[in-house]
Formats: sequence, C-alpha cells, structure tokens
Amino acid sequence: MRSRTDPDTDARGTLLVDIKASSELKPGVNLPASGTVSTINDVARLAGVSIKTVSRVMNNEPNVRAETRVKVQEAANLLHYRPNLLARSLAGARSFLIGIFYDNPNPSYINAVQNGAIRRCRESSYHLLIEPQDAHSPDLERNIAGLLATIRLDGVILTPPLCDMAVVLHAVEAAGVPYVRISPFLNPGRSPIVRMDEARATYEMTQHLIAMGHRDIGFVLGHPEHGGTHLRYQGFTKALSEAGITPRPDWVKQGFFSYESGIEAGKSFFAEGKPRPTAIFSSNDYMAFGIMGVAQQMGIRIPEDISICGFDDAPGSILIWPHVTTIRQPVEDIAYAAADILLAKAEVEDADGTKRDTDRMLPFELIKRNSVGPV
Amino acid sequence: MRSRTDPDTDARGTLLVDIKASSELKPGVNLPASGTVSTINDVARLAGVSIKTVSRVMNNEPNVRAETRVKVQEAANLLHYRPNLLARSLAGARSFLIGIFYDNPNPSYINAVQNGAIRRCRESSYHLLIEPQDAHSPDLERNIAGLLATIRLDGVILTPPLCDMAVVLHAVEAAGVPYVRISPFLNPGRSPIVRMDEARATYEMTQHLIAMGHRDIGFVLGHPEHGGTHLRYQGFTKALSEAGITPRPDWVKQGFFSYESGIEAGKSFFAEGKPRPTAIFSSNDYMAFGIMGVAQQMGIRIPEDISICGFDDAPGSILIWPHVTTIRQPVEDIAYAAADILLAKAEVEDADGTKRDTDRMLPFELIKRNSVGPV
DNA sequence: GGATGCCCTGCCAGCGCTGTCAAAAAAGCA
DNA sequence: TGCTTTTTTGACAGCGCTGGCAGGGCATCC
Repeated sequence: MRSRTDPDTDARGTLLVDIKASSELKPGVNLPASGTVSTINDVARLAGVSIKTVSRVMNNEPNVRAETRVKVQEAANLLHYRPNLLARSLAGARSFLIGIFYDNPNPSYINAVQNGAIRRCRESSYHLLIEPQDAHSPDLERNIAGLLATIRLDGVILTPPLCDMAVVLHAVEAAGVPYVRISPFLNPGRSPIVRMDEARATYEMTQHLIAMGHRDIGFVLGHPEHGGTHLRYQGFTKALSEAGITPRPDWVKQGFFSYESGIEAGKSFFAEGKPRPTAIFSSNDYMAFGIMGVAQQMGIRIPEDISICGFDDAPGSILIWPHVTTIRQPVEDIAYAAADILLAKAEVEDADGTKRDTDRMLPFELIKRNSVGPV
Repeated sequence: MRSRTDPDTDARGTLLVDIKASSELKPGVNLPASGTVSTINDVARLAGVSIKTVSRVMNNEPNVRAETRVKVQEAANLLHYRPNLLARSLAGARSFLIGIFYDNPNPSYINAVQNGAIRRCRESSYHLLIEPQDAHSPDLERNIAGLLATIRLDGVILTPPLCDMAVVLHAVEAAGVPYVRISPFLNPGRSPIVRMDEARATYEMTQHLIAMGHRDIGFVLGHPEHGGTHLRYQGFTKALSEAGITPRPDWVKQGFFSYESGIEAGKSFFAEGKPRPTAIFSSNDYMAFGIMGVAQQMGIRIPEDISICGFDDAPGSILIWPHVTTIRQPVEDIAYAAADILLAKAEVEDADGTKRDTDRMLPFELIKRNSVGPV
C-alpha cells in the first residue's frame, strides 16, 4: 500500500532548490493519508538519504551534517513518521519498556507508584508494563523468570513486599535485568534503592506529640513482616527516650496495617477501667481510622479526649472527621526516582564515570490536621 | 555464546532411541545455564526439526504430528524456551499487547480496571500497557496517534471520560486499532462497549429508600460532563414518579463528584430553618462522605435523623461511621469483559460467524449498610 | 496403476530497525 | 598541491520470529 518512487536517482542536485533549503526533499513521493503508518524506508526515500542516516537522526546520534538532519526531520514530520518500537527493540539492545512488579492491595499506593514511574518514562519515551504478582504463589519465581525471558525489559521496579523476597530478586538477577527497589527492608546494597526515612518520620511525629504536651502515648505496630513496621517503631521509641519518657509495654499493640486490626487495637486501648494514653500513634492511617471509629462509638472525643495520628496520608484521612494528622510519603516522587535510576543507566550507562547514587532518600512531610490536639 | 552442534545430519535414525520415545532429542547440545535465553533456533536444533515446526508447536497450530509436537515441547522445556514477544510481534500480525487509556483521578477505580484487564490478558498471555492521558491536553489526539503508531497495540480499552471524547475515538479509529469502551455515554454502537445499568441501579436504590418509608428524598447530581450523572438521575426520578412522589426541585443539588461538592450540598440541605428531606441520595460516595461530615458537625444523626446513600462503594465507605449504603459497580469484571472482547476478537476474528456481543451489561450490587434507616 | 488430495514439514523471504564496517566526502596539514 | 586525518554516509547482515509456499509422504479414489 506504500507509495513507490522512481529508482533512486541522485537527489542532491541541490542548486535548483537551494533557495529554500528547507524543501530539499525528493519530489514524486505521495504523502500518506492520515492514519497510515510510514516506515523508516519512506522517510529515507523522501529525504533522499539511506535509512541508516534516518536512524541516526531519529536517535540523535552524532556525525550527521546539520542540513541532512533538518532534511530528514522534515521528511519525518511530513510523513508523521514514528519509529516502530518493536523493530527498534528487536534490532537494538533496548526495549524501551520498563516493568513494575507489585503485590500490594493499596490502590492509592499503586496508583502513585505507577504515575511517578510513568512520568519519568515519558521523558525518555519509554513505556510502562504493569505486572501484578501474587507474592504467595509457589510459581512466583517461575512466573517472573518466564516473563523476563519473553519480554526483554530494560529495567524493573520492585515494590514491597516483593522487593524483600529472595526468589524475586533471584529471578530478576538471573535474567540480567537491572532493577531498583522501592523502600526495601532486607539486603540494602544489593541493588539501587529509593526510599523515605520512615524512622525519622515517626521520630518527628512523636516529637510533635510530645511538644503538644503528651507524655502518655500509645503505639500500634504494623504488620510484622513488613519492613516499615520496625523502622517506624524505632523512631517512636527514640523520640520517647530522648524526652525521658519510658514507654509502657501495655500501650504498644500489635496491628496488621488493616482497618480491622485498628478496631481491635482501639477496643484494647479503650477497655473499661483501664488507664489510657492521651495520644495514640498508629503505624498507618487505616488502623487509625479503626481506632477513631471505636472512639466515636464509645463517645470518646478526638482530639479533646485523645489525640490520634497515623502514617501514609491515605485518601480517607481527609474524608473522616476529624481529619487525620499523618505523614505523607512522597510515593510518586519515589517511583519517579526509581524509574530515573533505571533510565539514566539505560541511557548513559555511567558514561561520566561518576557512579550514580544508589540509595536515594526522599523527604517526607508531616501533615498536621485535626486529630491531634494539646493535652 | 550459544552452543553449536555438528552439521545437521538427519536426526531421525529413530530405531536406536525409540525405546524411550520421550528422549528422541538430538545429542551433543549443551543445555543452557539458568538465566540464559534460548531461541527458537536452539529448540529446533535440539528437537531435530525446523524452526518453523517449533513455531507451529509454540502457537498451537494444527498439522503437526503428535510425536513431533511432544518432541518439540520437551526440547522447549529443557531449554526453558520462551518465545521472544518482540520478534513475534514484528514478524507476525499481533503484538500481544493491549493498552488502556484513562484520565481518572480515582485510584481504586483505575486499580480495579487494571486488575480486571490484566486478569483476562494473562489468560491469553497478553500484556497490559497503561497509558494515562491528560483529557484536557490540546495534544491529546496527537499523543494518542503517536503512541499507536509507535506500538502496534492489538487493542485498546477506553474508560470515562476519554471514552466519550471525539478526538480520542478518532485517533484510535484512524490508527485502525480495535477498541472497547467502558461505560460510555455518547455514541453507543460506535464500538463494543461494556457497562453497568446505572439508571436501573439508582432506580432500585430509590425504591429501597421508599420501601423504608422515605418520601422526602433529596438528590445530589454528579459532574454534568460525566455520562453517569444523567443516567443516575433518570433512575431516581423514574422510581419517584412510579411511587407517585413529585420530586422537589430545591432538593436536587448540583455536585461534581468531589468530597468538597458534597460538603457544599450538605450545607445547602441542612441550612437553618429550611425543611429538609428524610433521605439524601448522593450520586457518588465521595459526595456522600462530604454530606455526612456536615451532618456530623451539625449534630444531625445518621440514619436516625437523616438517611444517606451513595454510589460506587468507594473504599472509604466502610471506613467512616456509619458505613455507607451504596451501589457496587463490578468494575473489575467490566474491565475483564472489555479485555475479553478485544482478545476474543484478536484470537478468533469472528471465526464462528456469530457476531460477538457488542454491548455487555453487567449486574450491579446494592449494598445495604448503616447509613440508611427507616423513617 | 495413476491421479488426486490431504497431512506434515522445511525453505525462504521478510517484519522495521540497529550495529558494524567500509567507502566517500570533507577537513586539516605540510 | 598531495597527503593524512576526521567526519559523514551507506551497504549489508542480522535481531527472532511468522507467513507463504512448495515438496514429500501417504491414503483414497477411480
């Protein structure tokens, strides 16, 4: 269906058309109807150069004369030429695809990760393949290995909890695909990582509570298998001890990051006849919601009777009343940085000699809302 | 790096090895180390057949002798062979990729759509490319056209609001890529669509309110540019008129699907000195949350003083108290069905002659929780 | 027995592009 | 000017796979 020109006679009889250097294109080539796909061949013919030269221009390679470059670019524009990504991948070393593996039930988290990664991908005209995986599947390693054999991804982003699973790391490493982990807990240094200082965040939040006059502070732990759980608790105890406060063991409750476990914790905290803290630090917002629900049911006012703070800035934290004081993780920026590490590597391959930073720590934000008040 | 065998002498001197038909493979081929990628060539050599035959087996094509098929499959397993998706796409007519375009700020909705689509993709070993787009960008059409020229997708899923935009439909159609729209409002019949009966859902919810004794029912409209807005209102008025109730115009408030617009509506409903309805139907949950927040602030009890119901079953609807009575859309199933239409088409191309259903309507679910009570 | 047709298999030519290398053109230099 | 060096360009061979076709084997039919 593609238009065919006469045999390639020399197109560089420039004298005639030199008046307007910008229209030095080969005549007699029919321009495509909108929607038609043109190939590098069409562009080469129109511009009167070889396809290799077109390839050079499209890839911004050096050693092309400025006027040739312009000529090719015009031809490409005229034909609405877009290089075929599949063909580029097959012929070259890059696939222009990065993948993101996750097994995380939190849609807003996943969404933020995707958006951040995509934002960076677009800057390098890369595309994002999403690959949710079942972390508990016995076939996990095989699935990932198979997938990476089928599509040669230029890089992979791993989020918790997959980023802490040995089989996952092994599969990705065996396939020889570069990867970056987001907020991993285990094996720092095994790969580039991007994260936020969770311990520091809870440390500062606890200081905030103390500054508001609280000394009787409860804590709800997150899921024990999740790395953040420990880091968050560390920051909490550090702030307490620095303020000379001895934490009460019975005011540290085990939670699992779920709303339901928050309800359990709340019931436990607010049981009849027991002394209760003036503030509760919940390791994430969902559990805070649960605690607040229990308080509400029992007529305990927030923040007058008890202050409650969370972690994550979940979307619900401004839906319920009072709005929850919490820590915002820059999830989107973290994912952006993760993609950046991958793409910078793919693009310059450490050309400058300076090793790229392999452990990026992004700043958090302490968001003070209405669920925390003075004693 | 790939192992090389001696020149292809005939491997089918079967007599010797026929004792164990399952090991009729060519000897002398080194098996790959784990992580090595093997190509169709390696498999062909090991199995002692041509690559074309391997290709036939891998694609489940007919006209391959059963024993040949087994032989090839064994060789493929031994080598951990996975066909290269890029090469398949380039050589063949399919890319094994479908794309999903969206511009929707609701993470849980997007997440559900992705999960449903991926679930179906995996059944046909397809992959999902996610392509968020800015619906308000002046380059929208160009972006989509460029993207589709760069990657030949086998199909595209369009969600609201993109699925109702002329430029989007035009770009996709011009590229000749099959597409399915999810819950579109405009141009039914222009493409296959998958949706839920939104009018019917509000109709039944309204009947539910009426059955609980409510006759004074307010309504909060959604964003006027969103198709669902009108359908939802239709169902509401239909149920009212069938019950002989005349809706009061001042009890129909304009909202925009946002939490904030719910707060506005709530303030308007609960303004001092004005008669107020005994129930409010909010066109989505977020607005219902806003209304409930206002009610709570003003000491209006739910559901004792007023019943409130929403639409969508947003994740927050069980986080706040009381839990919200709402409509659950089977978003994941809808997306699954959308992908199914695309893949079924890609795979059998209407081989059976029966045209595939081009307008699938999936059932909703009315979820009764605590925010609605009897009058 | 020969003709006919079907089943199974392999050969070949690409898909649209990039990597390699060598040739041609331009620039630098004595 | 004639030479070397550098820049610019193109020919060519694939990347790993599929589509089209042809050929050989075998059963069927007259």
